[in-house]
Amino acid sequence: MPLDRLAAMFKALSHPQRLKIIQKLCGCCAPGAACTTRADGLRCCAGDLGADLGLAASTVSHHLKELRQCGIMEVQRCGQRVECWINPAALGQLTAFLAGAVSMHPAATGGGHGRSKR
Amino acid sequence: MPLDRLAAMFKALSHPQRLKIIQKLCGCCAPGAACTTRADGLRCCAGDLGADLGLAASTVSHHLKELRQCGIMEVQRCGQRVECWINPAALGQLTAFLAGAVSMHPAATGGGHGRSKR
DNA sequence: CCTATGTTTCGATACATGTCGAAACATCGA
DNA sequence: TCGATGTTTCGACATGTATCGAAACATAGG
Repeated sequence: MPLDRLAAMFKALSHPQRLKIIQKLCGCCAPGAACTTRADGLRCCAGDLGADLGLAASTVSHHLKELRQCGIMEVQRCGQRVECWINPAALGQLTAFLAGAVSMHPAATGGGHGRSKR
Repeated sequence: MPLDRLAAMFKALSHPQRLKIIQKLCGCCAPGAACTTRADGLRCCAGDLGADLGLAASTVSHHLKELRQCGIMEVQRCGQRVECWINPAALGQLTAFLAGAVSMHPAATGGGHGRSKR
């Protein structure tokens, strides 16, 4: 995974509103899961996110685009609405980078340069 | 950990050059560790980083400030030079956030909303 | 076909970021 | 004290970002 792409993903997480979106989507559903009904309060269409965040629809759309373009989120048109969900694998790549870096660090448990590298 | 601080840390990681710095510093040393001598190629003073990245000294200084202000990196003047090193705990907080989010996700292994929540 | 609802695109505005070179600051060694 | 070396701050510039409202697009339902 090239550093440019990792940096782009980290950039998508570099805004509090987008972190809120992540949290909400992670407490939410895969597409087509049972919980996509609104009654559960778990539905993840763009408008609901905007209401939660107190942002204009256009601003939310902008944030979703950021998250989508770097692969952290995916969307699907579903009638009038656009449902969105997290791609956990993308977040996994970020964790892998961070964990990998720390494990190289001498302070890592088992600690020596490159021991248990990766 | 408030979202604002997490976002600030992610922002510090949102640039490829800064990720390179992280990688280099993680392959490097805690302050005062034996490997701070240059012979090992492991020394982490600002100038060496600049040479590696091909950036002007002032630009490197700017990047280090970013990483320092959000707690990801720490520095210490050591004679003429400024040695810098990673704070692994800060990276750990980012991993914790990501891992925590993913574990909430229905696709997480063991997978149901909030099962094995944290 | 028309209207209502939800989303995206467009244009504008204010602010932040990355980069450089020049100048200032800090420390060492003669 | 003076010069050499390393780092930071300053000013400038170009580019990117967050936000909004208005307008355009998409879909559902009468």
